[in-house]
Amino acid sequence: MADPTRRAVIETLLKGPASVSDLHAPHAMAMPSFLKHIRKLEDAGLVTSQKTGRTRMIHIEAAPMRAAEDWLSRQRKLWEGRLDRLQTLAEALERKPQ
Amino acid sequence: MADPTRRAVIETLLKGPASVSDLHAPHAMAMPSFLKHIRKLEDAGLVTSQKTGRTRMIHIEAAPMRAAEDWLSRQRKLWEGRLDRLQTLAEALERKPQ
DNA sequence: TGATTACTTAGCCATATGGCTAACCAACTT
DNA sequence: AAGTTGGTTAGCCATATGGCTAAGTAATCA
Repeated sequence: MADPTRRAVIETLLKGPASVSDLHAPHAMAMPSFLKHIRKLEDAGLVTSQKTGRTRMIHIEAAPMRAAEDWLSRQRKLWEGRLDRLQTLAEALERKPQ
Repeated sequence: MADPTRRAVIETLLKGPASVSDLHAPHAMAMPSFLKHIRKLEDAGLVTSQKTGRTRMIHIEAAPMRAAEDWLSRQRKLWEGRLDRLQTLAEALERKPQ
């Protein structure tokens, strides 16, 4: 979910639930194109929606957001480990330059 | 650079520089396909290479690795902020259920 | 009822991604 | 010199992604 449109939608939804057209407004893109992004967010479970009358309200889902943050945390630790190993490697190469 | 092949290559290179064929060996993929991944890593600056005779050695680059970790750090903080706002939002919605 | 609004469906298009084979060159090995 | 090895180039292919238009449906407004 690295897509800028999708990220912006998430960001907007943090201010509260919104209708599809509200969410659509700031994006210079045709509705059907935009709807695809909403569908992907729904498929990913980041967002839920319910239709009342002819408007569909989109709500952000807390659980997967927390999951996303956990994932980032874990990734960061992984990279920390990598940097450590890189450090070790650099030192090893320095000791035997050839 | 979310591709699993590329990630595995980086992981291997943390053990030290390696030739293209060494890196290729564990991946069930034709050489030209694999080479494309190496090229992308080079284009992204994560890796450098030099050819001696007919073999090309690939080296990992420290600076962009550090940059990657910084980026992850920043992202994590962003998501922390988002979770905070989500919390606030949830509380607000609870107070006025309709 | 007729028009407008808010989506929705269907289908087309360009580009990107990750894979393949075939053929090639250059550098060793025998 | 002939063969093998390590890498490279070129070009094809399937699928995915992110965009579009055109045409629909259903709800609400005038």
